Amino acid sequence: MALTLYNTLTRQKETFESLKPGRVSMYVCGPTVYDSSHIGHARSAVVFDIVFRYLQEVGYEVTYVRNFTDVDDKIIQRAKERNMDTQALSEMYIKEFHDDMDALAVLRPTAEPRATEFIKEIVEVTSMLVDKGHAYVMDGDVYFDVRSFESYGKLSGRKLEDMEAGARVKVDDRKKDPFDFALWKAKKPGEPSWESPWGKGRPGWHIECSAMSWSRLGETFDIHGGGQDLIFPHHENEVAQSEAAFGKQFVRYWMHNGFVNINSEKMSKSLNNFLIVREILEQFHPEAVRLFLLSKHYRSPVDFSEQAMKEAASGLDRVYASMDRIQETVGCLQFEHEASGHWTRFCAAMDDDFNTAGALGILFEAVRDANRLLDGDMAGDDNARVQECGAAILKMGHVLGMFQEDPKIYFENKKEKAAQEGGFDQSMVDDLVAQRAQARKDKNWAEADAIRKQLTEMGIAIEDTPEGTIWKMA
RNA sequence: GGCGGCAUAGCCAAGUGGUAAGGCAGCGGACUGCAAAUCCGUUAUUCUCCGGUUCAAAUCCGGAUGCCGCCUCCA
Repeated sequence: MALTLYNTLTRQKETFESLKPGRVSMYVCGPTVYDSSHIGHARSAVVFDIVFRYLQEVGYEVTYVRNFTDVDDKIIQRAKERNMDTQALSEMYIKEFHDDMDALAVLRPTAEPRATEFIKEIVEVTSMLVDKGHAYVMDGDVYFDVRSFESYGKLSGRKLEDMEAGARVKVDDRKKDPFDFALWKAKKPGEPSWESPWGKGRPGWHIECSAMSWSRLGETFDIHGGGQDLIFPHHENEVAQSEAAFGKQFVRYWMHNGFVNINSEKMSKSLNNFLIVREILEQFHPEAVRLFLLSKHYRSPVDFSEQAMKEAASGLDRVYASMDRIQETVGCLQFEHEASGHWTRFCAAMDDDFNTAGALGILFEAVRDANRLLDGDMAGDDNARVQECGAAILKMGHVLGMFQEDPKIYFENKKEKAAQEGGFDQSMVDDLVAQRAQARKDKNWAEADAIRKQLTEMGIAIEDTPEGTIWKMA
């Protein structure tokens, strides 16, 4: 089955063919590290984590590069505000980013280059552009000359003329065209800087990605990803830089993920509604966050809300509950067990431009099928069929980065977390539960119900199961 | 002014020519001392509206309406 993906460059779905057989080279724009990561960063990271995982699952050897922008205006400004060194600041946020993404089970890319580690390459590419007449020097700044690159605008589908008509563009008389952008910025007092043929300075934003992808993946590579907002100007400028410098196609497939809205509103500084990953993780299981993010196609906007997250958390419980039953009945879940129908259909959905929402549908069908069998008489080959479901669930989970915990531990942790949040002493609750159990044994229903009522008022829900009574936060 | 996207049940969401996946909530049943939880089952003659093409359309074409994004730092 062929993998197809939507290519922003051609505005249509295409059959994926890698440049080199069996190998995929992929570059994704990582964060500018001047603040904590928000849910939008998480979406991008999770989306491309899925791409990374799935490509490997279907047999490719993937070189996945995701950069850190560790020098730019915002970092410099933030460092100044905090009276910190820019490097210390970016270092701090890189660590935070790693912690957050690790928690979300986002695999580390093959390489995570930082802009400041590639100054040499940045200067090299910039020099090439100057030499070839695609860039010009002004007082120690170097600008890319957009008029010199004929197909400027091809990625974002716009024309310079159209944009200039109604756009609000900063006027800078020194630039030949308002859309010319800085490759190199001359040093200003108090800013980090490096030596260059044009004097001391630092790289502009767009050039780092051209330089780092070139260095790590070559002049042409397979997939370039990032958030939809990066299409213009960032990726448009990357195309211009790289193709002007090397004279070859830069990227074969461009993939862009959609935004995360918060309660139907765009995240923005003015609304002050940026949701920080670590705050979300205090409240929800990381796999519930992934489930939520993957429940809609990666190119569509997704709306974050308390309700949506609760639904995702409920769905996650459902899968783990089923896994627990499967484990209890047919023994250890065998990852190696040949997964058939469910897995095949799951792959068909993933092959269709990473349709994770559709794939999740198959996942839940496997859960339902297993539960249905387990509720039946388990005659004939039902045992094997349940195992097939279990194996499929695990295998799908492996691609989705979910269901990695032992179900027993998952539910135990959940209870512990609930008790902690509720500020209850577990043993005290256990005592009350035991008292109620005794009352029930004595058929003293009034007493039992009174205790249950007491617990309910404390926000604790009681569940009587064949194995005894358990409790959790309501 | 330019470019692009979306509109499917109470909510979220797949499906892009062959007669509507899945999740959450609800409801019915099983289970329970009663509950809760869990499991099973069930829930859109119909896909914003109006035309058109076709044996056949949520899916293609034309038009209308509504919502949203980008063109400025942004995942």
